[in-house]
Amino acid sequence: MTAERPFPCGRSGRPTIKDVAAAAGVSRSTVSRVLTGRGYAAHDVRERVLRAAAELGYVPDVAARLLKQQVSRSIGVLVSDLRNPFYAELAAGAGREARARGYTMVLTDTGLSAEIEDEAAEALVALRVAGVIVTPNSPAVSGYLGSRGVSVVEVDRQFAAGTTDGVVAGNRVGARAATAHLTGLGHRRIALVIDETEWTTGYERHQGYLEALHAADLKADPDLVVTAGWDVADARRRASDLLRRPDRPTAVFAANNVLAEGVWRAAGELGLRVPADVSLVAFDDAPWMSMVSPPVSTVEQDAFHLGVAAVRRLDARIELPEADSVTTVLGVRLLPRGSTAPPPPVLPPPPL
Amino acid sequence: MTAERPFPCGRSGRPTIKDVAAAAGVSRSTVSRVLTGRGYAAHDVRERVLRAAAELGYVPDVAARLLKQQVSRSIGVLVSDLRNPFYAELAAGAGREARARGYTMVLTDTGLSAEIEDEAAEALVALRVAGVIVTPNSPAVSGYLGSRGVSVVEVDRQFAAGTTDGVVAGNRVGARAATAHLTGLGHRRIALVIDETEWTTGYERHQGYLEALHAADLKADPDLVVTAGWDVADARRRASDLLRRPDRPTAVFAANNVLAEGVWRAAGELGLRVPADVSLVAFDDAPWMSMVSPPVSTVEQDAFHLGVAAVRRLDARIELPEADSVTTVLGVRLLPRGSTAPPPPVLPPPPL
DNA sequence: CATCCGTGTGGGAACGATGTCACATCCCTT
DNA sequence: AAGGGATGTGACATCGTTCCCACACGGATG
Repeated sequence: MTAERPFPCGRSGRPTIKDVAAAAGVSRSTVSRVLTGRGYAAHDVRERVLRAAAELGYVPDVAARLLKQQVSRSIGVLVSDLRNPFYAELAAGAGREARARGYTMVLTDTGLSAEIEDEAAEALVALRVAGVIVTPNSPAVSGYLGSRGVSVVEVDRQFAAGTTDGVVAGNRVGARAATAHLTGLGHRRIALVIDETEWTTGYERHQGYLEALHAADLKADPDLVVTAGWDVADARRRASDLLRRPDRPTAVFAANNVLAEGVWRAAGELGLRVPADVSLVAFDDAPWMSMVSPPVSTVEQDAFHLGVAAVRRLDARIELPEADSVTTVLGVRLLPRGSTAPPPPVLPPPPL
Repeated sequence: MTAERPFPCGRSGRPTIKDVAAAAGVSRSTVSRVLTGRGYAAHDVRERVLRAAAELGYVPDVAARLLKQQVSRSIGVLVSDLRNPFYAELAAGAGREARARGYTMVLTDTGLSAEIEDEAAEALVALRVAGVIVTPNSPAVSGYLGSRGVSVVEVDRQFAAGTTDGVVAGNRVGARAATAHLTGLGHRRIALVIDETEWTTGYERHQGYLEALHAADLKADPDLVVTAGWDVADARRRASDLLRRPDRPTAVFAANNVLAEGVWRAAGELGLRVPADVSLVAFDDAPWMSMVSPPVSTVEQDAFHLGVAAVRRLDARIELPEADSVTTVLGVRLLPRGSTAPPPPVLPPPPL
């Protein structure tokens, strides 16, 4: 970003390498050699070329360069929902690290839809991106990209472990810690509110929950595992149903920030006091969790760093496309705050 | 996304139009005509070509197409801070509308830095994007992009009104409504916590604040206008200083969601009750504002729709590059909630 | 004096897709 | 029977960049 004035050259108004060559009185080859730094160029010629380029505000066309070199410096990032602070953080981390490594980031919000994800993946293939980072909505996307020769890193969720690199948080460990925190406080009826229990993330968190119950010699009650959709409204409805049951749980583990928001809102609407009536522990540390009172105990995972680590992995994969696939597991941390306390000394009052 | 198997063709392993032509037994031109839908093609030839393309999983190279056609279907989006839910919403809205209009979105988080913004702008020029949407960090970026023949829409902030299209919220109206809400409740010492008052957004919000004070026959006290930086930590420090003054204001208008978070946290730390000790009204409706108790009164602006409207404007601008510039002002809405109440009946207790 | 190297430069062929243009059919009209 | 439209196809130039190659110097070596 050096020159200010518009400088009409060629038909599109943007100066090409040919214009720079003409202005400097040399050939295109020489300009290319100077600008890319590959090959000889006499000192004064170099000076002339650089000055001409700066004066014209010349910016090389990446499309033409890509076409010739067949190697792209941009990566695609596919996230499920930018409005969810978790994915926004992840995207921000990926963007920062991508920039630091000289990549341009093409970001698409797949809106939790496998169809949009497929289309976006095809668009990225068309762009000939060097690689893709994806929080997959379906198992298909990684396979498709892989078959088209695009390096892929699955992040947060992992459908293709063993075939594809992955960067995930310690979901099982975190869920176990959260649940153990509740059992340690004396809770025996602990509900799990979760979006799904079959894919990796949900599966792992469910397993962690079960493991902690088992470790505390508690029997897992399937009725206490509530599956909610992906938005706050649905989570709130499900949580509301759960908390209105006569045999209400004394504690709830909400498996992500959206679900936690639903549970929190539901508890508030029902007039339940946290943690006096019901304890709440969440997964993901969203900003609101430390602003409400009491603040919400949660398992913190560093979404920003998840994005950073994914770009690092992708960069390594691009360098060595044939290396064995690697799954990186990032640490998580239980942050006990005010929303968890021992259960009420007596059983909750019986329904009318 | 139709085929599954890898199909090595050419040196990069990705099938080109030439491979499709060979497979279908026709020339490249014919394949192009079939695939683009422009020009003649006999029925059976068309069938053969389409089948071959599908079997090979052929995806046209956008770089080559762009190079030939000189017209791009991607737009750049430059936002200040993806971790701020306001910008994340905005980006999500832009992404959705871009997709709906057949654009690929290249998104960069400029991290509130003019330097990163400049670099990102240059990268977008190199990509030959059709247009750029930017929440500008400096006045330079729009001029630079404009001079390079790239259509620009400034969103949220507007440095180049008159030269460049803009999409902004009704900042002045909103700020006036927020402040008038406080004067209407009887407040006479109303502080404004704001990031800056010189650029359009900050300037307008400051003006709206002043107008409302004037309309209520209150004198504006410059000591009550506190300038804070762009992060929560700084806002919290400044707010803390403000709220510890002996002549503490009875109400605070925080000019955006980050500042409001800082004020909220500061008030909590100082043990001030909201709204009994101090009323708070914010700008931007972040999720936490309706989760804390009391919920925070705020001026709601629809960030998602701001992004949508910006893409619409940009699309129109790309169609008609020479048309007069347009600034779209989106409506805002005051949401009175629990954080605002009449001031304490007596003056706040004097300091020790 | 011929050869050879090091240094510096320009010509021209790619890269993949598009689209113009010319050509080659076939059938129908005059 | 000759002309001419309609229909269908392929050759080729083009977009902006890179980079391999050829070449042109000057000076040093054999």
